[in-house]
Amino acid sequence: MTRMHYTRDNMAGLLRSHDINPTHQRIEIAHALFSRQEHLSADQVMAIVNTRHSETSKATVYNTLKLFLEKGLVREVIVDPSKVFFDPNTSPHHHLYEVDSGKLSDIDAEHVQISGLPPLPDNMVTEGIDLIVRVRRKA
Amino acid sequence: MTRMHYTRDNMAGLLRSHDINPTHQRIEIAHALFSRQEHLSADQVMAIVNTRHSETSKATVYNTLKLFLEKGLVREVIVDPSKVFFDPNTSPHHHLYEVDSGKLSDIDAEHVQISGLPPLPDNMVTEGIDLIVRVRRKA
DNA sequence: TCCGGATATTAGACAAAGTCCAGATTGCCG
DNA sequence: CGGCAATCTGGACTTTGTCTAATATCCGGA
Ligand SMILES: [Mn+2]
Ligand SMILES: [Mn+2]
Ligand SMILES: [Zn+2]
Ligand SMILES: [Zn+2]
Repeated sequence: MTRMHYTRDNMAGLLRSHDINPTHQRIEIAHALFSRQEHLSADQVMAIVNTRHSETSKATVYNTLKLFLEKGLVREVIVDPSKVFFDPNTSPHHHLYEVDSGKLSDIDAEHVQISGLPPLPDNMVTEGIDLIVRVRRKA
Repeated sequence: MTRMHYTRDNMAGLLRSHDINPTHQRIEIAHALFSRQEHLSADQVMAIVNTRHSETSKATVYNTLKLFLEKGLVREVIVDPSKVFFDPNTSPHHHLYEVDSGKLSDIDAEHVQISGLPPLPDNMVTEGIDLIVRVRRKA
């Protein structure tokens, strides 16, 4: 698989392929997430998108991230009680969270095995399994 | 093992055994959590403790829950982006979260096996591993 | 019993994340 | 160009949680 280069132009196609109308703001927000391949909070997205001069409102940032989420373009990571992170990596994977620094990184799911989970009630479907390894700097 | 009955009187001993000075407010808050054995948010604790007549301030509820956390009396569960849950069950276990209703329940860790996690960098210690199964009502 | 310091509680101001709304802008089609 | 739907916007608002300075409670020693 060749390495993808996330240009703004590519973003339009990515958005369309997820049934999202590619507007200027949406392209910028997608570009912020995908070009970095990092976990970003709404605030961070906002800051990145508005570095040069203010272009995108807070409402649009939140609306757009929610839209991306609904359309399956990004994933939500809930590890920090004070803010949500948005993850451009939607393939199944886990997370390593450094509680001191707030640094969040991916753990490849390939070799991780979770077994022995009890069966779900019939009327329930699994939406996802989140595995978070919380670590701290050694004293 | 006999079933523990969480009376207010027992709470004082429990607090002392965790090196917490048992004050009236602390006993009430511990009692709210331990007598129910449920995951409660700060708001819910506040409501429970102040049902009859207002007795405990918001600041004290937050201060006390943080103290309980530091002293290892309760555990924090971060699954809902909008609020933290406090868990009187500190034995290792996992969680089942119903995204629609917000209902949070325990998964016994006994039979769950997690294998294949990559080794940590030398200067890091695991503080905990959170496994959250997110489920949704079937359509 | 009275005093003084340490510990705990409090009201309410404050901060940060996120939601909501009503009015503007944009893009598109006839 | 004119109309309509979709999008974006500033800013008010809500909720969760933190902070602070004043008060209250507790406790050990004189
Ligand atoms: Mn731009
Ligand atoms: Mn009482
Ligand atoms: Zn990730
Ligand atoms: Zn639990």
